[in-house]
Amino acid sequence: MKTNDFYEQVYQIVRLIPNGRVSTYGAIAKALGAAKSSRLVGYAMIHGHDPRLNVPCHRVVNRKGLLTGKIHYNTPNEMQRLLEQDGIIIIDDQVHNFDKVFWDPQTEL
DNA sequence: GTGTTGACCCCAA
DNA sequence: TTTGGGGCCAACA
Repeated sequence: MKTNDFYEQVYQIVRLIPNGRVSTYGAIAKALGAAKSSRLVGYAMIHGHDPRLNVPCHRVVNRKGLLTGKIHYNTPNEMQRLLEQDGIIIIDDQVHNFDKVFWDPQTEL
């Protein structure tokens, strides 16, 4: 009952991401005290990509603000569209003004 | 039970 | 500056 808890923590933080903001896998992993397990966060997204979980995975990007996970969506344009719908500008598959829209769970939480 | 893959991150040459 | 390699942990074949 530990790994499941880790995923729950990830979902919890992702759900807390404010509108118009994005976060990173590394930041979330670090906030959970597992800075070296940043890949698990991404994995948690795949496993947690469920409607009832209500996890806005599109608001989570990699350290460079690149939409690495868009390929896992039904359509590659889905993720970008959702982000732009939140007021986030996407240029060349990466977040524009990334440092401005970046939401650090460790700082803001 | 072993080997490969992956929505990652960091450091060195 | 770009490129390459190591580490981390979990799921899959």
